[in-house]
This record gives sequence, C-alpha cells and structure tokens, in this order.
Amino acid sequence: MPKFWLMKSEPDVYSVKDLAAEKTKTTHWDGVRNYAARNHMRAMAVGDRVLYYHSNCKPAHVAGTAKVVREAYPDFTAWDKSDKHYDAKSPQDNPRWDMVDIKLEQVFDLPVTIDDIKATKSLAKMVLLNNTRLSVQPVTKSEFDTILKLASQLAKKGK
DNA sequence: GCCAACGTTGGC
DNA sequence: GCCAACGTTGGC
Repeated sequence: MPKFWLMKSEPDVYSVKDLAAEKTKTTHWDGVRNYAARNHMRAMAVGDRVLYYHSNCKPAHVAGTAKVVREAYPDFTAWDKSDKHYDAKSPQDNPRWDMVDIKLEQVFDLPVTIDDIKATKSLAKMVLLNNTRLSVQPVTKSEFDTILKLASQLAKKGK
C-alpha cells in the first residue's frame, strides 16, 4: 500500500514546470532542514504518492502530483559551502539531512487552491491547514483522493 | 510588507 | 532542562 504526502516548494525557486522540464521528469528534493519534514521523507517508500504544493504565492495551491522513485539518502547540498542550505553540522561521515527523488506524474490543468481546500469540509483536518509551516507532511488516502477529485472537477468546470 | 506561528539556539 | 530571543515560513 502506497502512502500519501504533500511537499511544498516555492514556485520562484523550483516549480512543477521546472520539474516537468527535467529530461527524466525527476528531481532530488534537497534543502529540507527541518527534522519533522526529514523524518517524513525517511518514512517514504518507492511508489508513494505526492501532492506537489506551491507555497508563498497567491493563491497558494496544489499544482500536481508526483511519485517517490528513490528512498531517503543524504542531502549532499548540506556539504556544499556555496549552497544556500549548507550545514556544517551535517558532515559527510554523519549526515543529518536526507532527501528523496520524486518523479512528476501529473500537472493539474487548474490548480487546487488553498481556498478550494478550505471550502471542502472533508479536508479540514489536513496538516496543510493546521501545521502550516511543515514543508513535508503526511496526507491521508481520502484527502489525496479528494484533492484529485477537486482537480478534475475544476478542470471540467474550466473555472 | 506585515505578522502569527513555530522551530532552533544559547545563556543560565 | 528551561525559556527568552531570534530567525524563518507562509498566508494574507
């Protein structure tokens, strides 16, 4: 049974379009420097499903879906002094931070906005709405399915 | 650009 | 081990 997750990215930094532009439609999810988020990545398995969320834009929204294609391994950007996310406390012989690889699955025709999510009663318990700062978070199967349903309804309506 | 929420750091 | 200060995230 796959598990379900939501991963946030600022579209100015790395958007779903950037992911779509990769030759393999795959990227490594570097730069997570928060223990709770890291632990969620460590709990991921190949085949798990991911909601790709664009934060820090208006309106914030789920832009599409992706799949985990490589399980947690050390985030090498923590070793690069020139990288924004360099961390001296994560040495090569004892890495503190991990990342996973994800592959793009689907880009929604129309984004599912945070307002759409707030307007949907069955999504009221999403971590997204209750622990707003967590950048990698678990999602239930029914929440995941509901978001997909919303996406196809919005696409049909042409909103 | 503001500010609330929250995670991390560091002094004690 | 507590907690105040500080920095960052992220919605508005």
